[in-house]
Amino acid sequence: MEMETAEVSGEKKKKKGIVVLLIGPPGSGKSTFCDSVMKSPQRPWSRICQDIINKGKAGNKAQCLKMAIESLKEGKSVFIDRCNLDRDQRSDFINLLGGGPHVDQVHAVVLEIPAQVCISRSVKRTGHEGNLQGGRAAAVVNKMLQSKELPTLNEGFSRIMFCYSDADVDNAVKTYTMLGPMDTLPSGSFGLKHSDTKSQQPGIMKFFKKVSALPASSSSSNEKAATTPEANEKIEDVRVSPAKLGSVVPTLAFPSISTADFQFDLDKASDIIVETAEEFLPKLGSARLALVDLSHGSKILSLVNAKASRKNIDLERFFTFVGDITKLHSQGGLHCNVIANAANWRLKPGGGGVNAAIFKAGGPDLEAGTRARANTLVPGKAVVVPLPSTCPLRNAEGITHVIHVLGPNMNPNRPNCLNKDYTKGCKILREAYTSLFGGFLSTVEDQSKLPKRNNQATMSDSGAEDSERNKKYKGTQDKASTNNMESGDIGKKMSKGWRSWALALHVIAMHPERHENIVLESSDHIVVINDQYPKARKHVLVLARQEGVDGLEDVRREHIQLLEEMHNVGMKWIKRFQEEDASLIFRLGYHSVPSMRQLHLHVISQDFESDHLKNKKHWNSFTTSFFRDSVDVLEEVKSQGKANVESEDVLKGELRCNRCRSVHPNIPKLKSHIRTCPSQFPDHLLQSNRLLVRPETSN
DNA sequence: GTTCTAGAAC
DNA sequence: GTTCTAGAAC
Repeated sequence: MEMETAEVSGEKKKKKGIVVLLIGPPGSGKSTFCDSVMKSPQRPWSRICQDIINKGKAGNKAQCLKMAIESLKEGKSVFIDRCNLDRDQRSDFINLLGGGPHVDQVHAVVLEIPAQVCISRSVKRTGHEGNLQGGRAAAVVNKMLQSKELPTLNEGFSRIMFCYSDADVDNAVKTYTMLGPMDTLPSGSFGLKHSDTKSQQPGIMKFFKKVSALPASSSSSNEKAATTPEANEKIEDVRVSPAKLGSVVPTLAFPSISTADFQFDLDKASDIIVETAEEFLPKLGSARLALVDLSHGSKILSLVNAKASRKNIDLERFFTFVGDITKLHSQGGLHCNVIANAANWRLKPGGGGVNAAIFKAGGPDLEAGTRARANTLVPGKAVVVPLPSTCPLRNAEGITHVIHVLGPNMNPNRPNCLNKDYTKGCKILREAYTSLFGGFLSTVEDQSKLPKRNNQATMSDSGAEDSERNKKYKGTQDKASTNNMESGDIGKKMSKGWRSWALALHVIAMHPERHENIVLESSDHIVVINDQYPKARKHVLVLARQEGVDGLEDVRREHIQLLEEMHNVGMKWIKRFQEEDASLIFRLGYHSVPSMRQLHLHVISQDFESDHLKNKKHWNSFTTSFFRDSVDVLEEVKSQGKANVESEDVLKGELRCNRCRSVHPNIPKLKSHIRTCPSQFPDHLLQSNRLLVRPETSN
């Protein structure tokens, strides 16, 4: 296509216009830039804004071109105020206008403003001409940035100015404001930030780089150098393909938990996301958190962006991203090594949404890996699943771990609905993010990018920093959030808010290698330790290692094998103890409601000779129906799918001798009685091997 | 879970 | 006055 072909050579230095393409996503400040220049310009300017070109409404590229030509004919210079992010978008303006008779030079002004800033500006402005506001903003900005290509001189620009900071923008505004009718500007590219990374990053990542890294003056200080060939090369350097991305920075990509199918209030959820992220960022070193949503109308992303931008959060390390969480690297150019899954409680594929997508992308490896770690998940908890090298998610996307996390449900059509109880709901959601970020933190630590934290770091504890041993750990959650009234499959104790001191066993079960000094025995499924406060001459615990089985109430048919292994290991220890002392008599069982997290089997001799047995609760927890014999638990789980549990009320009952059942007024008197009680044990204990007496001896 | 301690029980 | 428990604090 050609413009007019007159006056080719004649009066070159006559009044010719300059075409300036603004380049930047919505919210980067293109319109503001034009307005600033046009306040008191030294030459006439026309702003060609695609957002309003069509009688105040958005128009198209052709309309922009047409209007630009008209303005140029009138002797004006023009600002092309549209995003112009990729090369294709720019080429017509460069070729058609730049080659025309009224144009002297074509420039680019690149507004390299952090994506977060652009998004939050876009969200805030309600009267923006492009009608880009509210929830769509984040989505649109992210989408656009994915196709972004930085301009190069060989596209046909005679001059490019890169602006990374307000100071850069001011400087550029000044440059164009001062430009007289007959002036031209030096050719070349100016202010391009050093591509400082060895592993080059795609355009989108550039937007997350620290703005302050660029000295404000650099955009104008080295104009001479910028016209050299090296300057052009520099620009080319920045245009990289996402495939070249290295996995330098540990990054967790996570979907918004509970806000889709579980219908959790978006405003409350966004507060929790931002607050929990804020809490975790300092612990994460250089690692990053990215909230991801597939939807281009994501309200949650814009809420989170808006809230994050109001806080003092490092927006390079906490940001939002629009894309398919299973294809962030291949399609979005965002490299994450860990992704979170908004799982269902069964930890099974299906159900649509993120869960279905992630299980599909992870294939059998993910399912097997998940099953090896846990069978179910309760709301508020997370489980980290490492991916083997055969897993497609790992190969194609560089994902090394998937963290399943289950949030609270507010949808009456789903199990365990909280019926709009947001006191409970918020608590569980906060716990869910804490578990998730804690899980991510553990993967970061495991790659020894960070010094290890103290060993009680667990996924449900919000990172207690206590170090003094004997003080135990500060409580970080109160225990009030126990039973919701639903009778769903998960059980009554939907989300037990474990006090930090109650996590010790869980930590040991998850990381026996960190507790070699106290671990007596361990396998893939169990760990054996001495009870720290033995209530009898012999008292050991067999801990289940499987995540998500906190106590007897969580036990289901799928745990039968685990229960059998625990039982057998317990029996082995009894045998060992009885070989040392044949008079020892044992019981093997579980507390109905454990005080400490992680299913643990008590192996305890029936003498109860211990200074640590001090109160009624201690005694009754081992000698009433609160103590569930392992044989009975196994039988019940096999026959009815779960074990019966006794109420904690029985712990307050009277103090009865475990042999003769006589009642005693207090613990000292009881203890003195049991030292010499001559009676046989009650019948029910003598049956079914509940009481484990050494075969050779009697009673 | 334990520790600490006020005050009940004796 | 001493022992012991129960509840709060951790």
